[in-house]
Amino acid sequence: MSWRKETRRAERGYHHGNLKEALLQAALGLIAEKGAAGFTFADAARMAGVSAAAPYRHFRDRDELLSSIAQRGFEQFESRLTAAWDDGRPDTVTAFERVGRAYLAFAREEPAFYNAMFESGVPVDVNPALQAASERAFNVIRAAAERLAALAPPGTPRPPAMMMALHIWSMAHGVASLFSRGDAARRKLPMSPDELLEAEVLIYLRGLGFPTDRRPPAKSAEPPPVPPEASSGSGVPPGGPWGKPK
Amino acid sequence: MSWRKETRRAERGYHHGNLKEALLQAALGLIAEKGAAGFTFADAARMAGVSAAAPYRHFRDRDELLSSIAQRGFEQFESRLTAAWDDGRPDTVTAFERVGRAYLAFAREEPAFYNAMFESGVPVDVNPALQAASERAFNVIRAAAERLAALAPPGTPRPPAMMMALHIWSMAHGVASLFSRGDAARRKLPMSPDELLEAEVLIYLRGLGFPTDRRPPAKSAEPPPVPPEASSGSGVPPGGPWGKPK
DNA sequence: AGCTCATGTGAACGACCTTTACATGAGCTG
DNA sequence: CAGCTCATGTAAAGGTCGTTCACATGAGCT
Repeated sequence: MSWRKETRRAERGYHHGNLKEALLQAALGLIAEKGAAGFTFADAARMAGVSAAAPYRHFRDRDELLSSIAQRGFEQFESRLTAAWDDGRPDTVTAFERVGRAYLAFAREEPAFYNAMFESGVPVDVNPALQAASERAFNVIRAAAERLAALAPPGTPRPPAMMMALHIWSMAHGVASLFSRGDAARRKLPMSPDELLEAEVLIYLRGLGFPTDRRPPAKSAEPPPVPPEASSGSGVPPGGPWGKPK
Repeated sequence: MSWRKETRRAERGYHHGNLKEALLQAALGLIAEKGAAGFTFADAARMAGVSAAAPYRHFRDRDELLSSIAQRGFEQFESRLTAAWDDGRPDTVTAFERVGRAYLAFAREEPAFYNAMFESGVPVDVNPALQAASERAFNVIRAAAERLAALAPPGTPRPPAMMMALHIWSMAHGVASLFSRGDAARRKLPMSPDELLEAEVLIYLRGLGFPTDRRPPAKSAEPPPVPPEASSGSGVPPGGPWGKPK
């Protein structure tokens, strides 16, 4: 039966070859299925075809694996938010809303990452690399808020960009975790999570005095400076940000 | 020390006397300490001074205990939100913001309940009693939003109350879970979670056209159904909801 | 006093996390 | 190519948990 050994060897010998990566992938799948709480180290090992002790050669413990996944998640998150922001094209408000949708899309499409990042109880501030990745992701929102704040309509006080970024983040996270994932998604809602968040952000921006009527595609480089009376409601699409005709 | 034994016996003999309640209290403490994920059934039993099998006389399994705690949490939550709302006194906007603060206060002061309710992975829709309790709590926010929507300034479209309620909920939950609890609270912020949420809600309400500061109230032919408070620009310091002078 | 049933106990099972001692073999060195 | 070394795997074992089951206890009723 030595051929058998040879064959197995070709597939995966005594040494796995890429166990670390295999474990991360397995864990990702398991978390997506059963949540970070339900995921077990032993299952990941089984899925990778190794003994239960093998993972300890690559991760100090179960938490470190989770932490690695969270970090990877923040990196992908940053990348997607950056792409959505697209440096503020075609105009700042449009791009800003696209970032919001990208946030929700990530939460929906990458439940395992999102779970590990925000719902697994992994302490972000304990691992410097993780914390840095988390901050880089947040900085995308922050930078976008910065650009938006700079466009504050004349006559109104300029809102602190950091505050705006935190507000947007909390809205997106709130909608994502309450309505857009897992069991929470089963709640009966009058509108989709995307629409809900979009309306929320638009109303918020209007509250800051930004023009939120984007119906005519902007021809100039930036949305036209706010008309003097902008805050009197001239920028409101008919019916408001909600009640969009399907 | 035999009196001690006698006393203990009087307190708890072979039969505990009030094990169910003792387990709930023990679990509450453990969850506050280590989170719902870290809480163990065995620990709760130990803390109540009974064997590991005893809890099964009162709860089908660990999840049912968690679920019970979540339900109790929603009941207390509802009660606190109701008290904060105080039927909209002294005016709708003020009361509405008080509800927001009560939300955060609950998340901060009752981390165990909040954890069980929103972060433990307990499926709300599986248990009818739990779902009902959850809905009653949400209905407080919803009712408040209803009243607020009725005050929509004349001339602007009236926002759907349900949507407003969902928006407010998502803001409160987002701020609470990102900045106000556990490790998340360690993030460095330019302002406290309470201030952050208050500003967020105020900006949002302004986006809906509610008078939250210096903006002159638009007069119209149709007087609001609910008396004078609509046009009283109370609550917000000049310069916007942020930039509060300490 | 005796019965009954809710409530608690102890033992046992399987799953998991983690550590420890040992096995294997990939890659370097001579 | 032989031999060494060390990263990477395994098996076994200890501890904790969740859960079940047969059995013990005693509170309350008749």
